[in-house]
Amino acid sequence: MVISPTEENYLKAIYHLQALSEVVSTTHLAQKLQTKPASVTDMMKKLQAKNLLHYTPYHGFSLSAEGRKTALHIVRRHRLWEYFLAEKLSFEWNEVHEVAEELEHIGNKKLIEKLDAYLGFPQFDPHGDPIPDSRGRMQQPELVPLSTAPIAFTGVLQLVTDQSKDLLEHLASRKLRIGTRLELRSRSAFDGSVDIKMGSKTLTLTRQLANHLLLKQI
Amino acid sequence: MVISPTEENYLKAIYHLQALSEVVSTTHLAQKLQTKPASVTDMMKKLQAKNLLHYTPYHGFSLSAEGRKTALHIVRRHRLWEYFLAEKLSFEWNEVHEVAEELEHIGNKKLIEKLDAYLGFPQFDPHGDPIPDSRGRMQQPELVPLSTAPIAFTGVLQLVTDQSKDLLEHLASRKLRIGTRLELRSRSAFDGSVDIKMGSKTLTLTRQLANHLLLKQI
DNA sequence: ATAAAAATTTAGATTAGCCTAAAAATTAAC
DNA sequence: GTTAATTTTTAGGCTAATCTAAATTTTTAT
Repeated sequence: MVISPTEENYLKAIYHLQALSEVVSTTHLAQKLQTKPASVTDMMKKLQAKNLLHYTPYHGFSLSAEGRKTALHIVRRHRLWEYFLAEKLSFEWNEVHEVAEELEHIGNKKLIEKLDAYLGFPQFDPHGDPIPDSRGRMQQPELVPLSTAPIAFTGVLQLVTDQSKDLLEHLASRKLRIGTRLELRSRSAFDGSVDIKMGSKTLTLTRQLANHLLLKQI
Repeated sequence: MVISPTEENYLKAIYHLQALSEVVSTTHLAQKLQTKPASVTDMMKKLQAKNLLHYTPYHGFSLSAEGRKTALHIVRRHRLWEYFLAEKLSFEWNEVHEVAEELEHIGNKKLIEKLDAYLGFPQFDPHGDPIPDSRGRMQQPELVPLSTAPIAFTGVLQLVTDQSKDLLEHLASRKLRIGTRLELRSRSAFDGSVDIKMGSKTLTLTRQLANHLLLKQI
């Protein structure tokens, strides 16, 4: 079956949104793809006709088994290229995504298998996200609480185990978000508070807070 | 200026056809691009409007300075990827073209400059064709007559210095064409005739013929 | 130099992906 | 449980790139 780059982008976006909620809405997808809801509806009809998703008008959509398989192939290509760009071409980790967005649409099977082998079958991309293997399987990255991570640990904030308003505000005011990359610089022997480096700036978090921040290693 | 992948394909095709004759015709280009003359005419108007080529209706077209510069960037990207595929991913030399056709349309400047550096600024691609540098300059490959090439020399037939019907028929019957890759296996001390390997088969050419076949090294 | 052949352009459709505006369905609010 | 607000879909258009068929121009052959 032929799947256009545009269709691929839709499938990938739905795949990612489904991590948040099993069924995806028209507006949510439109916003993710920087397009209009009407365009999404058009495309949903096309993808349903191709059996790539389940779609009930007015009630959202979700990937079919076939659609999910396709999305995983796209994610695989994207993350392999990200790994290549960072590891071989020495791009910075935050520059790789944009370029990989273009490279991911080249579907040639042999290319991807050879690239994978050349890179040494990496399990995680430069953002710490798992790279699906050729059959779509992937490792879940190990999550480490910032409070117990070793000094010099570098990771990405992946999960916050306390969703209280106060904690979230505390994080927001410090621009700490899911996906933020940080490095553990030191841990106080006195109170267990940690100093972390986030981009160019450094900040201190209490042990209590650090305990709720789960990182994936990168 | 924004140039679509389709427009890029047109520019590249014109660039290559111009090596044969300075001005390119509608049918010739249509045939090269596996499309119809009417489609070519449409595109020529568009590319002329973008100042990428000179176009006189009914009298063919040629690249403008700007168009030639753009075409050279595309050729550069194509050949760098070919080199990457053969050298790093161990594709066979005859498999690289197809994949590079897709990769070449990713225009990200930083990507190409970093790829070039990673590959060690190669001068020639796996077919022996010169790779333009970032300013569009390239080395002309050295041409060696098959009659004087060293044993084990591998190259691609690039130029035939005698266009007589008899010679051309002789080549045709042996499927020896411009672009054919061959390897010199041995040279007779008796009469200077050479044994060459072409793909899986071997054949013998007289010294007289070998003298008219110019190869570029690969 | 003219008629026939070949090449090229124009005219008018088609398809994919997108848009705006209007209509319809769902959800939320009282 | 109606009404209002929100979400989603439909209807109708737009653009890029393509096509076929018809018209036009150029080239070739006498």
